Amino acid sequence: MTDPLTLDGEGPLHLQIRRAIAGPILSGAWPPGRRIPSEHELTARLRVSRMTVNRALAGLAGEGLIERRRRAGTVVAARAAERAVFEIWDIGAEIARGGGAHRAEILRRDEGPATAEEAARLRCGPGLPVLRLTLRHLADGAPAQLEERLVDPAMAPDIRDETFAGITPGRWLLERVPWTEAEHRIAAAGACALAARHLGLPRGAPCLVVERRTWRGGRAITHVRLTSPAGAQVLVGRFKPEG
Amino acid sequence: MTDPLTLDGEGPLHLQIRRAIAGPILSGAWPPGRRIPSEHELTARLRVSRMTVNRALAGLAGEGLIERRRRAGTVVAARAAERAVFEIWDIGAEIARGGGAHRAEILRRDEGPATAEEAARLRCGPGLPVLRLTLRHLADGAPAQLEERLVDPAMAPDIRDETFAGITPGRWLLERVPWTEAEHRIAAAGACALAARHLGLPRGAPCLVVERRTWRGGRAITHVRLTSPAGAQVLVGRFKPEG
DNA sequence: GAGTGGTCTAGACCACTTT
DNA sequence: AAGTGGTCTAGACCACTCA
Repeated sequence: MTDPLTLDGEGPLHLQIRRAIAGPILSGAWPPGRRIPSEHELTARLRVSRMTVNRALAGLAGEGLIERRRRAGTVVAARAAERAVFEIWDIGAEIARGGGAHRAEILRRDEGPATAEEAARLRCGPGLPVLRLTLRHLADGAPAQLEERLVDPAMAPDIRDETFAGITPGRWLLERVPWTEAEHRIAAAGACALAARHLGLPRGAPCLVVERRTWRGGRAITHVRLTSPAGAQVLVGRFKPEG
Repeated sequence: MTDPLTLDGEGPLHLQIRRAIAGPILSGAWPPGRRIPSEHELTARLRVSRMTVNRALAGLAGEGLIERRRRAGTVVAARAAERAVFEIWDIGAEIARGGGAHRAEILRRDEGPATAEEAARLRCGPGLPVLRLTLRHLADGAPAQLEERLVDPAMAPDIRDETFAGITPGRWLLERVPWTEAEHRIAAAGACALAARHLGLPRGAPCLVVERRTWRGGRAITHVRLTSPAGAQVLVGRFKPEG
């Protein structure tokens, strides 16, 4: 069980270690339950002090990516990828967790210069090429969510070759395009014409609308608007102040 | 500028220090901008090593409660109380931030044994005495939110003497009753009869519904359901993965 | 008993920012 | 120049839990 585990040399050591371990977890390369080298071993392999290793691992544990137990060691947490990204609402995983069957249909897919409205949504300059994706997600055959997404193809070049047959665009981006910042807006709204048509609702029917933008280094990656019928989706969070 | 700053002796030192500083910030005793003693001074006053102080302060900074700058020192963050409790949605502060005038009317206030439905909402045993509070919040005179709250009066004894004239029940509880755990549910829903009547909406009009439960040491403190017309309230969050 | 994480210390050097 | 936080080290002791 020899892992590469190389540091990238950028920034403080404890953050380098953190990234080196968070990367394989978030990409799914290290599945839940997988054992992570002990602090002692990391200390030896990375040639750093144990305090520095501990700081990195304690941070990851605080984020919920890993679970630590004395003597038993440190393992990748169950549902680590989802937990780390409470915000990265993956409709497919959400439906699967509830025991349902998820299916998605691509309603629209094209590319072209951003209109003024699209530029505002993506927080980029107008005229920049953008990829437009509209999908309908179904849970057990019933419409569960409308996804309207814009992607800057320069930030995700391989996306042109992807058919999204077995993976949602959200998860695809999450796994392949590292992000440094994310913003969310959660609101209720009446169903717009598009949502009403594709979700089989009357216009103005209550819907939950989640918008998310992600950036890497100040440049926008994607903007998505997720519209779900009232009751179909609930966001739940549990918090403890410290620990 | 002599602060008491006493440790409670419970648990790890760095968490004791964290609590000792988070307390006055969350309660509002230390306003935004207020200077926090330097690491060097805390080291001397609390008789602990600088690493331990640093760990406590770094944690608070990560939570957004304080802001740290070299040479300039550490100060209470702007909107620290709100930021620490993204989840603690204070409608009064929210409206004030948007420049509006907030007013609240108490529609109902009584006390009695919990019905089965109320016991389920509060996650307590039926028959336990509960305080019921229903309020209507107005922004610039227009109905902005309906608040339906249950409180276990045993967890907040002084609440019987409070008129909530200049303070919302949410903020009152936040400032006086320490909590250890919170849960949130965010969903869209059509306006129920009560919400429709008090918010001036047609029944079934799209609304954002936030439910929150808080506990201290496994015992429920309060459950609240906040209903706002679509568009009146938006939850926004910004995230950075680390640091 | 041994391996693991949890915590704490004392000291060091550096980077940054204000004076 | 001086004060502040940011980081890192080397070592120590303890608590827990598995074998």
